[in-house]
Amino acid sequence: MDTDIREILKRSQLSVTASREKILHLFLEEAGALAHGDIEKKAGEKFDRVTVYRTLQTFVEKGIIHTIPTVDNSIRYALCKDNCAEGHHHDHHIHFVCSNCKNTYCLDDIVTPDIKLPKGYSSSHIEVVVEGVCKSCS
Amino acid sequence: MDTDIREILKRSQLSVTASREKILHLFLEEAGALAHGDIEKKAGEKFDRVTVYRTLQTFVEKGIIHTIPTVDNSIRYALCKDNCAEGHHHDHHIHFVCSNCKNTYCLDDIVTPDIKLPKGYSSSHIEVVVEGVCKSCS
DNA sequence: TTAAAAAAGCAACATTGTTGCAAATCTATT
DNA sequence: AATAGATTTGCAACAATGTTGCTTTTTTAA
Repeated sequence: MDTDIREILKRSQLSVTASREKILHLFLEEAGALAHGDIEKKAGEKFDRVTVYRTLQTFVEKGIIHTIPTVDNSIRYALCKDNCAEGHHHDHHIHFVCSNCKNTYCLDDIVTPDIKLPKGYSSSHIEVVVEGVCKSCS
Repeated sequence: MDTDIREILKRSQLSVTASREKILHLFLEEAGALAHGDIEKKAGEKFDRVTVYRTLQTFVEKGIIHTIPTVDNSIRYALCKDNCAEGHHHDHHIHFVCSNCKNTYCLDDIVTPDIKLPKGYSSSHIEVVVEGVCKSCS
């Protein structure tokens, strides 16, 4: 696992540092998505808030994680499974928010549907967030 | 228009106050969605920040407006067109974010598609946000 | 018009996110 | 393995955003 983490970082041309290893580790062992706050809590008192912000930003830029839209005011992040290129996230899967356990999951096998837009509109990206009860809670 | 506004408020069992009239007016004359910040700016210096927060919260509870999921960290609100009951938003339309003008629109005529979920998952609500170029910008 | 209820405004605070800069760490090279 | 240069971290200070309790003002219903 530690080797994996270093591999991922190096592949993204990032230097291997304690905070990056720790945060990436959190994503790898976590099934669902993580918000900034979750990461601060799970990482303990080890890292500065600023470092967490900057690390997440870097990971998004490098295509290691992607953001998930939410209705509340919290950006959530999850691992990119299908090799997103630097700056070009092309995740076409949908996201699932469990109304019971409040976790957010990437349903990697479910592809976003095509949407017919009115005349004059063109689409470059589609986000689908489904709310309901997840596998573990049902 | 002013009569409309009072009507909407009364129908929702809300007392008619200056701030509620003003904020509702902003939504009625605005084609797209509004974030909290937009409302503060458009309302001028007239109202306290706290009043704006509380008014938006009340409007959501009463089904006058609904929230729109975003990838950045800003809750956006738009008018509910189809009579949402108190506490029960049943808007099934999709949302469109223009990558050029940055406006968010409700595409009221486009219904959210059905999504086939994996075994064990059940869905209660689906949110679709399409990013692209809007009518006015294309 | 007036009494009761509701909302607004104020102040103080909590949380979240940002920026500049010095100290520490990492990488590549010798 | 040691070192120089580049990168990252942590700190401090700040800015923006959101929340709560309480008093004053406004609204509603009688």
